[in-house]
Amino acid sequence: MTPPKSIKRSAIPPASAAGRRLPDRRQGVTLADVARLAEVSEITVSRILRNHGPAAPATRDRVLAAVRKVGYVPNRLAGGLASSGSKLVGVIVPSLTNIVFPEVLGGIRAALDGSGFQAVIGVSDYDLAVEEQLVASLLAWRPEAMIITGFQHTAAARAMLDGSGVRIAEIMEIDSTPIDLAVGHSHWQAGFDTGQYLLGRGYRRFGYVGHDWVADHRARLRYDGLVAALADAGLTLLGSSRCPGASSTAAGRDQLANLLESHSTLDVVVFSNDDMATGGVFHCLAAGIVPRSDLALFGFNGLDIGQALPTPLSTMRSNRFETGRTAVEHLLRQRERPAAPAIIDTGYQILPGATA
Amino acid sequence: MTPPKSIKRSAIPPASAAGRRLPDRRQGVTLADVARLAEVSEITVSRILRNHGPAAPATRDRVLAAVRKVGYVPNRLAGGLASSGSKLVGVIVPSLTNIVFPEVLGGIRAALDGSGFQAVIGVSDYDLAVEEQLVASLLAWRPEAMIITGFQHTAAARAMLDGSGVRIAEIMEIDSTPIDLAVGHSHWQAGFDTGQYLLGRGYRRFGYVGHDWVADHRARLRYDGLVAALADAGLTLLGSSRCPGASSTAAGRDQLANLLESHSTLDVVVFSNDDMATGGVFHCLAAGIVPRSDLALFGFNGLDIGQALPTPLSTMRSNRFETGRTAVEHLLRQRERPAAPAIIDTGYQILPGATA
DNA sequence: CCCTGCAATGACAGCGCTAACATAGATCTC
DNA sequence: GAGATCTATGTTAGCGCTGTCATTGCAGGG
Repeated sequence: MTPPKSIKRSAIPPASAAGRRLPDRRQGVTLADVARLAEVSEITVSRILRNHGPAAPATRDRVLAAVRKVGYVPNRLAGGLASSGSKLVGVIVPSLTNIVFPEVLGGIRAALDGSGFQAVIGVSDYDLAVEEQLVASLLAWRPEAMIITGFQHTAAARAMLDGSGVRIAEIMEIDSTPIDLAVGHSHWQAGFDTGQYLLGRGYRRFGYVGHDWVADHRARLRYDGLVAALADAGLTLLGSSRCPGASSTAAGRDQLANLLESHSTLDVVVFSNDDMATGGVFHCLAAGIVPRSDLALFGFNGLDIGQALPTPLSTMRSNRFETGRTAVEHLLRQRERPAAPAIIDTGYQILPGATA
Repeated sequence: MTPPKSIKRSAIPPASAAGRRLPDRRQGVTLADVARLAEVSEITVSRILRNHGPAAPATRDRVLAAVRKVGYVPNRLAGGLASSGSKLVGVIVPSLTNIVFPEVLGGIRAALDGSGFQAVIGVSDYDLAVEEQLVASLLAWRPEAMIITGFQHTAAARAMLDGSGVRIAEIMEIDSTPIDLAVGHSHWQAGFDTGQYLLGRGYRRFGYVGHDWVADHRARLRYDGLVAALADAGLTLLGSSRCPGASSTAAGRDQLANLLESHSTLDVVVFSNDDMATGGVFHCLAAGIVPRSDLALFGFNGLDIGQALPTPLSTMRSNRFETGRTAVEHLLRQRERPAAPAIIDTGYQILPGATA
């Protein structure tokens, strides 16, 4: 041990723009400090900071100056508790690495912007048990609304959501009955329409390349729709290849290679989404297969990357940003749960591209 | 208006696992309700739910049963206020659509897992004014640590961070002095090493394709390092093309086309990152340019997609996941700010690939 | 002038929880 | 078998704010 020669502390710089002589008791400039400095009561400071109730301009200036001087940051835990209103919206998505969900969050943030509300994000990793924990954990912050992906929840999660009394939006799909509000599009129908579109373009020998259905239930719905469309035309899938785990470009590339090994006569392959389809295009490029003329490829989502490919991907655009934005708009417009659940369809559009 | 024939309510199913007869006063089952039902004091319930302090098995069971029966969800606003400890870590990233940041968040979540802490995410859109607001807004929730991207902050933001007294990690770069802790790697050095590597492989006629430097200051640092390496070898960049706005595959494709129009004799092009470089590869594929033999391409980040390309991208892998994980580990390990700021280098590795 | 009406401010009582300090019994120690 | 030591529980007093209900001036109306 060195002799006790005045340890050089982190040297909280007395300047740091906020001003000198912060109240000694680290960990807490409170409303009371500001009120004392401005020589008004706490409630007056509170009202001025929230623009709530009248205030004389002189008082306002004095208070704001004091706030700046001591570097006051309101304590939302206290504020939320006192007013029983957190100004929070809980959001649960299954993933952030699938670019679709950051895009949904973009829409959510856009709609929240200026409303005074803030999103708290949870990521479930496509795991319903994790999702259940997240529901409890987010609800514990007393959000004023919740946005959650899909309809698949544990019974406990559903009970908590329902029992919370706050508005709930279930987004990204509309193929079931929501607790309160659903915003998204029909994945079954999208799959069906994909099938009809490709049949209309003359394809008859269909293959499918996909990823894990247990986690990504919506990919399964699209598959079912596709198969139904083929059945209507008296056809079936001639071959399919699915990988365990999440979708990715690498997986799409590998799975297509795998599928073609045993099914060389396909004339079109439908992928579970654009990530997989992009990988499929990569395989074609590497193997000297010319997209469309040798083999047609079709994706889902309409991601930017697919459209930047040497041959733009033929796919279906889902409106992710819109979905997030619309959900928030509806949730904030009416703060009480409506009498009956509502469903909003944000639709999808075929992007013709050049691979099918 | 239809006659008032008993409106069909959303029919909160009396079952929904949580059980019948929720306390009428919607909006609030409290500890007191649970305590009353279990015939113990509130503090006992509190202790049992937090696994804090002793409890008789019988009491525990009675309490947990009561919790389940009334569907109690703790109020963290109240809990945090009472204990002055929110168990929150604030995180500010510039974007979620750039896949690098979700990967950092993955590392953060992995490290937080099991610690009882929860991340609250803010997205600044590469805008320092937005970032400043986010700092204030996240600090208002009294997080026990903050993680923020980069060193560029407004004076006010820096003052708030500094004054908050909580631990602060500035991540993704280490080329400046942090407030408290920096975790990442040197972007200048990465650029420099890129230059040296490519020089070592015999390239001499360098071009550069990039995106907005004002927003993405780290891309600029890499560029500066690259130019310095070239200067050491008595060379300069022969041409460069930058687009305004964020990096994207489409932008990379367009900018490379643009650059090659006026500089057809380049033998290597360095891109600001893998997204841009992937777009460059797409341009080559579309224009019949063979990567490496006709023109070498080099990226930055080592994204999965670059490695799934028909010709895997030559690039530098940054360790994003590690960065997030390491930041959290250090922040949680020591909860007081250290005497002097620390810097942790998570490094990078060259991925040889097949395009350079 | 007294009264109404409004602007500006304050006093007070919690919001729902948890530290910190009791308080009883039960168990142990020599 | 008196004290020491646990274990299991309770009592009290806030955490830092905001809703609600005063209170004080002062302009205007009759």
